[in-house]
Amino acid sequence: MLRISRLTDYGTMILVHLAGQDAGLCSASDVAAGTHLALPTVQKLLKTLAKSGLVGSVRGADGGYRLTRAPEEITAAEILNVLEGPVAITECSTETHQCELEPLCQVGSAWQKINRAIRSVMEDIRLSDLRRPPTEFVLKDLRQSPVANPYSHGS
Amino acid sequence: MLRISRLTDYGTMILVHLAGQDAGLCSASDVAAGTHLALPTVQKLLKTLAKSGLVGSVRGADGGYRLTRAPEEITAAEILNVLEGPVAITECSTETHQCELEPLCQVGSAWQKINRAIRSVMEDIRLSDLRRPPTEFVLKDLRQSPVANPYSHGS
DNA sequence: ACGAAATTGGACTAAAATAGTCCTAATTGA
DNA sequence: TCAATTAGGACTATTTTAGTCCAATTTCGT
Repeated sequence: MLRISRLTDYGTMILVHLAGQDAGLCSASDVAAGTHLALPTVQKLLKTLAKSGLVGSVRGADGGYRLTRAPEEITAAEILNVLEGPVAITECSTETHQCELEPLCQVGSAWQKINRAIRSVMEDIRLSDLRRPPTEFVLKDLRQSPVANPYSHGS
Repeated sequence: MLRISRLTDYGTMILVHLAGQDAGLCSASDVAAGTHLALPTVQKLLKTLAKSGLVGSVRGADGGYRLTRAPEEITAAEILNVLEGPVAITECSTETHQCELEPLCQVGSAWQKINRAIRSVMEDIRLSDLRRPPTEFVLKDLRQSPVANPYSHGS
C-alpha cells in the first residue's frame, strides 16, 4: 500500500519529540516516556538516528540525544532516507541492483519519474511541519467545527 | 524504502503489455510469454486486475484479457490502488484503523498531507506514460548522448 | 577508584506480509 | 465431448519487519 514501516512512523514521533525539547538532552527513557513507545524500540531507533547524524548523542551518565539541526532544516525526505533507506519505488530504481529483465522490460523510466516526484514532495516538508499544534488549539477547533477536524483519520 | 511490492511492478508490466496489444484479447500464456514472467504469477495478477475492472476478461476457449479503457485514461494512482490497495502512508491514514495513540501522538496531519501530495503526483501519470518507447528510439538516443540515457538505473 | 546511568553494537526470536504455486470448478468454441 | 481458458481460493515458502535482549563502553558524581 505504499506505506512507510511502523518503525519509520515511530522514528518520526521520536524526532518530533526531540524537536519539542529544544537543544536539551533526552535520554532514551525520557523519549520513551514522552512518546509512549516501548523503551527497547526507542533505544534501537535512537541508535539508528544517531548513526545517521540527524541526532547527536552524548554517552555516559547524564548523556542523551538531541537534534543536530533545527527542525526547520530537516526534511521529510531525509527522515525517510535515514529510517527506510533511499526512496526507491522499485528494485530497478536502486543503484546497486541491475535488473536482469531490463533490456526486455517495457516499463521504462516512469517509476523513476514518480520516484523523483515523490522525493521532491518530501523535500518540501520539514520536521517542523510534522509537529502537531498544542492540544488546546485542536480542542478549540473541534468545538467550533467537529466535522472539519483536520486531524481526523482517513485519506 | 517506500517501495511498491514486486507484484505491483509485475502487474504494471502486464498492463503495459496489454496496452501494447490494442483491443485484442491476450490469454494469460500470451502475457507470460510477452513479459517473461512466470505463468502462475501472471494468472494470479490478471485475476486481480480483472476483478478490479481495469481489465476485462472473456472466458472459455479463445478467451483472454484486454484493457477496458485506453491507456491514456488509466492513471498510476488507479493501478497502485488496484494492486496494493489505497495509498496510505501510515496505518493511521487508513479509514478503518483508529490509532489508539492518536490523542497523544504529536505527529499530526502531515503524513496525510504527504499522502495527498503523492496521490496527486500519481494521478498525473498515465499508463500510456509508463510505456517504454521502441528500442530503436532508445538506441538512437544512446548514440547521441550516452550519459544522458533516460533509462539508466539509479535515482 | 567505584558505581550508577547512559549510549553502542549486534545477535536473536517472533510475527507478519509477500511471493509463488497449485488444485478444482465453471465457461466456451469447435 | 474435448481442449483451452478464466475464476476462485487454498496452501506453502520466503522474506521483511518488529521487537527484545545482552555484553561492552563511556562518563558523571562521590
